Amino acid sequence: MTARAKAPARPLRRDAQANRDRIVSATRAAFAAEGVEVPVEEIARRAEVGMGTLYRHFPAKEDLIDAVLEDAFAAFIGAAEQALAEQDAWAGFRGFLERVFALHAENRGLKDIIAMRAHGRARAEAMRTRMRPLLRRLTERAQEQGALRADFTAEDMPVVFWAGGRVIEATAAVAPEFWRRHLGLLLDGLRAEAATPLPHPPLTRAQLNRATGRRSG
Amino acid sequence: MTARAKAPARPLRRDAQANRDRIVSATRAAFAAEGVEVPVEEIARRAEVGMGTLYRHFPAKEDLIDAVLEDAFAAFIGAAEQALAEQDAWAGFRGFLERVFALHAENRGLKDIIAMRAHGRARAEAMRTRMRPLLRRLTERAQEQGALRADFTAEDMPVVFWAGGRVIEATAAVAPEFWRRHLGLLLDGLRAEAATPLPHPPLTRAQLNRATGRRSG
DNA sequence: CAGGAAGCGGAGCGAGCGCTCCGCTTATGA
DNA sequence: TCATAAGCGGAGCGCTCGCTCCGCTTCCTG
Repeated sequence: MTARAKAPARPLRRDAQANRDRIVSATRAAFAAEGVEVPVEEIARRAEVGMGTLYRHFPAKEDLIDAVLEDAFAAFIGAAEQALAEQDAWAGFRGFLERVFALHAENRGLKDIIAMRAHGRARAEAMRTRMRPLLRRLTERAQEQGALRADFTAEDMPVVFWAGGRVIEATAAVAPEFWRRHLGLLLDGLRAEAATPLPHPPLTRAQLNRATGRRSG
Repeated sequence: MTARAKAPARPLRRDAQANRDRIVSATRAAFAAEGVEVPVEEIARRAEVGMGTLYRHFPAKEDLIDAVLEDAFAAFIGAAEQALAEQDAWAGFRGFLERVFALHAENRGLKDIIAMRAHGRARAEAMRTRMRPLLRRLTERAQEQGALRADFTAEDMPVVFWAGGRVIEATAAVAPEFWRRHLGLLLDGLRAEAATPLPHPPLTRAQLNRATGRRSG
């Protein structure tokens, strides 16, 4: 609700608006470079702004995440739409995963922003809602064309992101494209021809929500 | 060097030895239940021992990890040896991964202890050295029998652990056996019949060491 | 059965983090 | 131009966590 000036009851003072913009891009840069774990102070430093200013605009770190979420999600959704536009459903499916992993690899904050975190925040939930049908169409289309194994479900997609994200995290500094190897192995297991009965059902939406909802202890 | 009384220049006083034992088992329990992130204070509380006592025996948290490492690794190595004893190499390979993941699922500290962390510690390195040939034999044997794809290498095993560990982390609280589904997908991609050329070479030992070595920034 | 080394406990330090408070500065508009 | 509301900065709070310090207690030894 805070991020875009929607109904400017009174527009921000010019310097304030400039500062806000600086904070948002500093946040974007900092998250990409170091992940959402970066101290808020580091963001303030990058934005050349005091802590007070930062917190005036974004009263909690979560609000910074929200402010950056939209763009990150746009890239994510763009990848899905691009994939759906492709004729060959399997190529689309595979290309989608490749693009998403590439995004993760070059933006350390993305996975926290998308896959986990900020679960309660309304905006994050809205975006997940927007993404869901795209993932479903992506998988179902690839299944209809006989390429993707039939027992894979849209609810398995986050699992793929979790696993891939971990591999990216571990290897980004050492072999930035290594995730492609892991994805290759996984994709070979997702082809319909390779399918062997799976020993466990997919997560339900409810389980997925709880798994995403953090609070690990 | 501290964990087992090897050359008792002077044996510990009886109460001291008892405390030490209590600390070690409290550590084991705490790591299993909450992962290595558990505060040292919590371990002291479980052991019913003061902070001073704990730090007298184990001057750094890393030393606690070392003290517990051995048992955790024993289970790990036991799984590998059991797998190598099996006739069917693929069944052994698969069974090994299943056992390791099961261990991870019921012991939240295991993955930190084995796969990452404490990279420099001599004992951890010694154990990795002991594990390495087992992993290699496990993969090569399965390849010789034509079950495991030929382009998989022993250096890919940690990658499998990373990915699986992440899935376990995310789902343990919600569907404790869900990791079996992820492993099923992955295994289908590891079968020789499913193999498609991989887009990236495996990690070298050196890269693996650096990836394991932490220091993410 | 003492004298003294070995061991114990827990208050507290310092560092890192998210976040707040409030005296000072600056853009705005009458 | 200048009064005033809006905005700014950064010291500092409160919390967690790894770790230290040191006065007191307990066990071993002669």
